[in-house]
Amino acid sequence: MLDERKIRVLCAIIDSYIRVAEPIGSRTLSKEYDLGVSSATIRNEMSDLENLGYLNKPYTSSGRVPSDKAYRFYVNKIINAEEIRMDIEKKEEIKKILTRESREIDQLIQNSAKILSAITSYTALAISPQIKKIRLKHIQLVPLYDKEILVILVGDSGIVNNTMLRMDKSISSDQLNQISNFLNKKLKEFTIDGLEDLIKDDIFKDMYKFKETIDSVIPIISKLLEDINDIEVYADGVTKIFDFPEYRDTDKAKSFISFIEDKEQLINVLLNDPLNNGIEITIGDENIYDTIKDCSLITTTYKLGDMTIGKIGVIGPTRMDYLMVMNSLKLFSSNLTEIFDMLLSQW
Amino acid sequence: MLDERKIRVLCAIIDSYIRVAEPIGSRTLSKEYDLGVSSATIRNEMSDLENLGYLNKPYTSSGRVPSDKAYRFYVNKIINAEEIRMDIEKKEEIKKILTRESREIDQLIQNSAKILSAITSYTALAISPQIKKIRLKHIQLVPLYDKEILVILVGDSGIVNNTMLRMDKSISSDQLNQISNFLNKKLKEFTIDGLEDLIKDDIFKDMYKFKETIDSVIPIISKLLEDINDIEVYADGVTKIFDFPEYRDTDKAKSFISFIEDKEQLINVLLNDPLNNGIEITIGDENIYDTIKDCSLITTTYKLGDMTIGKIGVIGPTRMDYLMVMNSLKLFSSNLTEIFDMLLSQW
DNA sequence: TGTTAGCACTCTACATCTTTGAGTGCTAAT
DNA sequence: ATTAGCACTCAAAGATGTAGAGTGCTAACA
Repeated sequence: MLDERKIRVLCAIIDSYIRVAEPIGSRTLSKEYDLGVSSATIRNEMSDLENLGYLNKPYTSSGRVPSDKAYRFYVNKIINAEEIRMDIEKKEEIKKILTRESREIDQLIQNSAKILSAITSYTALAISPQIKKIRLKHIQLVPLYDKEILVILVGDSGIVNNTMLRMDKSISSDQLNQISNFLNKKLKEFTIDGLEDLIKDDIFKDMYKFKETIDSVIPIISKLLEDINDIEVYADGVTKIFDFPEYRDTDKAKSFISFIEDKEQLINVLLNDPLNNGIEITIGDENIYDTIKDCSLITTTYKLGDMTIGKIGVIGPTRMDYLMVMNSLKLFSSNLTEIFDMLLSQW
Repeated sequence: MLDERKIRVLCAIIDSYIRVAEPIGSRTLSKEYDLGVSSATIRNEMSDLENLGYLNKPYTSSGRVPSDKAYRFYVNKIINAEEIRMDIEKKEEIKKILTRESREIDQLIQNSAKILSAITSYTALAISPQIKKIRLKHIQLVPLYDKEILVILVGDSGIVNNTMLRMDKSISSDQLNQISNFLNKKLKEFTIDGLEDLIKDDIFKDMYKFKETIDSVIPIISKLLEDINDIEVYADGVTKIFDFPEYRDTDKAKSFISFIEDKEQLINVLLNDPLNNGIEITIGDENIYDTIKDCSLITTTYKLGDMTIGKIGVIGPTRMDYLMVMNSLKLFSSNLTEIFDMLLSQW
């Protein structure tokens, strides 16, 4: 489609525009990039590229600005040329910080977003791991006081959820253990997703002597399972958006920040496409929400074992340093996956 | 100090400025408020008020703007005149929403901030209850698998913290119970604060037969206690700040939002003065951080039993509708305290 | 035939100037 | 003590001018 020279011109424009955020003219371009042709020739090429939809003019006689189509072309080129590199040294450095400063999983994700935002200078987003996909290891009913029991769900990565429950009559520690054991025998090694269905199937009918207790416990477990579904989203470096000239406009900044504040929307954006593998890039108009149609979103996934359980990414103006961000994300994807693997092997 | 008429003029200016956010001139004032004197007289009074430090002029021949001193005067007047009212109907309405939509304590606080921001149109802040001050009710060691035990701390309001622990050798359920019972007998009914000291005192020396186990468990409990110290801060309606003309300036908006993003600072601001009772107002220059020296902060406390455990409040431009905010805060203080009392009585 | 120099034209950004209107402060009259 | 009147001030908004970067076209050139 595009000949060699057009590609070089286009990439030069994108490269330049990403840095200066101002329409690029043919003369500046010929001065700053060694394209081997005069500004007049570049002018002609630019005119062609505009007709092909890769460039836009803000007004009649201004320089050109890359279109979403141009960024898409540029990004695909980077990916196909396998230009993404992983800086092992940097990776280990980040991993050290992450493991040192994160006691809990949620904190790990939160810290990841923080560091990611710091090194990319864009707003970072992350969702907490969807532990529904983690296997449930254990259900434990613990007697607390007379008539009060504690229901605990334990997954691969530790306690998954718990609650207290008051019963109508007291139950002995023995009885509770029997029930716990029964539940464990039946439910162990199902994913939490699967467990919900099992409960609905009323597999407990042969435990008739504890019917009353089980009838009380099951809705509680169901509720706990529901709670697990709560996804946490973290955003860090939201105010970084103010550093970009295209967001000097208060209204634009407001709508961006409002967008980030709305956790619901963030979740939708992050989970838009299913958790398939690798780096994913949504450019400008490709976004589902109008508010961020002048933003690009770059995300990657992290895994537990062989299951993708979460996402982390960066959002910023379409004029984004795609290569740098992709390189950075690679570090995090790899680090998080390794850390989760480590956690998994601990239990 | 100020005679009757000066007070009326001052309050009229503040009232007007809170609404329009623009310097108030003598003529406008005489037209919109029935002060019974001409604009020339008001002009003289304004001149006096300026000399007394209650008014400022942005430039030589502009209208007047209230100073921090003026707001302080105005707020004290409101408080002394006991103008703060509680709308019982509204209170119940909010209470209903809060109890319906909040399953957990943190969620309760988060929802409170959300609603508070919605009804006041300012940014709302809240800190999670400092449950260190809640009495610890129970410590439970639960056998999970061979050599793995679960350590659970239970407070008035439910599970306070927990973790899993791997031991070198297996311990029977019985032994664990013995240890649990012992710990409970000794530790029950101390606040978590106090408990930390008890542990340091090594009160366990007479449990020599479980020495090894206890030696493993105690640092874990200590760590759990430390974790509890984590204070969560919630901010809601951050972007409301964009609605105020004084924050149309991108840099001001950025520094405000950056401030809100920094949880550390928020905690300092909210816990600046100890958790004494009632509504507290910090106006402009009275703030400890420079970034918000043109903001006012209005907070109130909520209690559990007779102990103050948290704070909720509102931050916005010094030109703030103080009375409305105080009225709203009163609803929340009262509601949250009632809800916590209810939770307390449940256990 | 593709490339380039040259030139007329366009449009923004910026600076400067002017006008308008709300406001003050002073003075003299009530 | 209060008020009307007037001169003066200043920001905000509009008008005007200029500089600079850019485009598109044409004619010359290799």
